[in-house]
Amino acid sequence: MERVILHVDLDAFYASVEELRRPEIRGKPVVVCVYSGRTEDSGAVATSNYLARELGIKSGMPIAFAKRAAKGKDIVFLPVDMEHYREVSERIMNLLEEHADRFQQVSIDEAYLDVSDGCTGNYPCAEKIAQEIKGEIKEQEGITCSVGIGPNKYVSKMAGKRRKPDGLTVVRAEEVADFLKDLPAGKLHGIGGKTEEELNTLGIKTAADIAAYSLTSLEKEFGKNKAKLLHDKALGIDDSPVEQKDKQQLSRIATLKEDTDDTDKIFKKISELCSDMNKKLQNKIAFRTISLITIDTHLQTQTRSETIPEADDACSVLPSYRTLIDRFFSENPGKMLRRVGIRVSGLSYKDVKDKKEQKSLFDY
DNA sequence: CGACGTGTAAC
DNA sequence: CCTTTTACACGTCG
Repeated sequence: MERVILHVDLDAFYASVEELRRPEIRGKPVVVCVYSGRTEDSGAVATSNYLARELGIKSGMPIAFAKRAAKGKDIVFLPVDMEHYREVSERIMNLLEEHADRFQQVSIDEAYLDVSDGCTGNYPCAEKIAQEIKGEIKEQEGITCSVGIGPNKYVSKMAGKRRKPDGLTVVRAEEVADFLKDLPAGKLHGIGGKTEEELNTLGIKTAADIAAYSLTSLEKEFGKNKAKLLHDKALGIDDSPVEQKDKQQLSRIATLKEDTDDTDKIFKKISELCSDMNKKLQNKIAFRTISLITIDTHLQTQTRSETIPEADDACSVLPSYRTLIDRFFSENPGKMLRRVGIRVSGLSYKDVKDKKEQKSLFDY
C-alpha cells in the first residue's frame, strides 16, 4: 500500500519563540546565539529569523560575523534558552502526534507523521490534516510551520524545504522525478558539501545527473553503501518507516575559558559535564561505553573511549575519564584544548513502563 | 566480530 | 573567528 507522509518543520523556531514572548522585538531581525563565554562575542548563531536571514545572517555563523553584517542596523541578538524552547516544542509535538498513525520526532523543531492509514493513501486528506495542524499550532502557540507531503520521509522533507516559511508543498509519487531532477546534488537531504564536491569532479551536478549515472559506476567511486544512498536520494526512494527510535548515545560538550593542557582544569570541566549528563540519564538509562571528546586549538576533533562494566551514573566513571585525558595527552604531547566533552553509548533502557504492563508481565 | 577512531551530515 | 548534539558509515586492529 502507498504511504502518505507529512514532514513538519517549525519556522525559525528559536527566533519565533523569542518574538512571541518579547512583543517589542517583533518586526525586527532576530538572531538567537550560543555564546561560548570566551570573549564578548565568541560563539555561533543557532537560529535567525527571516528578516535576519535577508541580511545574510544564518545558523552556524560566528556571532562576530553576524554583528559585522548587522553593523548600524536595528538587530536583536539574544542568547538561547533551551529549557523554554523544549517546553514549547513538547506541547507542539504532543499536538502533532494526535494527527498521526505513526509519529517520529527528529529534532526539537521537526517531525514526521505517517497518515497512510487514516487517509487511506489519499493526498487531499493529508493536505487537510496539514492545514489543521498549521491552524492549531498558529492558534495555540502563535508559531508558523512549513509542511511537506510525499510518498516517503525523504520526499516529504524535500518538499517542505520548497516553500518556507509558512509553506505547504505536496509531491505525489508520480511527481517525484520531476520535482527532484534539477536540484543541485548538495541540496538533497543527506548529501553535504564534501560529497557534492566529489560528485562535481565526476561532472555530476544535479539529481538527474546522479540518476543517469549507473549504480555500478557510482559504487566504484563511493563504495556500495554510499552509492546506494546517492542513487536513492536522486530518485526519491526511501523505505524507512516513521517510528520513534531510542537514542543510541548521549553527549555533553563545553568550551574552555581558554585553551589549556592543564589536566586538572580539564578534569574539573569533565566533572561538571558528568553532573549534567546525569540529569539526562535520569536513572533511566545505563551505558557500557564512555568517550572523551577533545577539540584542539585548530578545531581538530579526537575521541578516546573505553568500554566498561555497565554503569548508570556518569559521575561514577570519573576515574576512567581521568585515564582517557591522560591517554590523550600522552598521545598528543604539546596539544592545547579549546573544547572538551563526554559521551556515553552502548545504552540500555531500564523500561520504567506504566504499571499496567509491568503487572501483565508479572501475571504470567 | 567487537571495539575504537575518524569523517560526513543535519540540526 | 569557529556552538551543540546525534547518527551512521567506514577503516583498522586484534
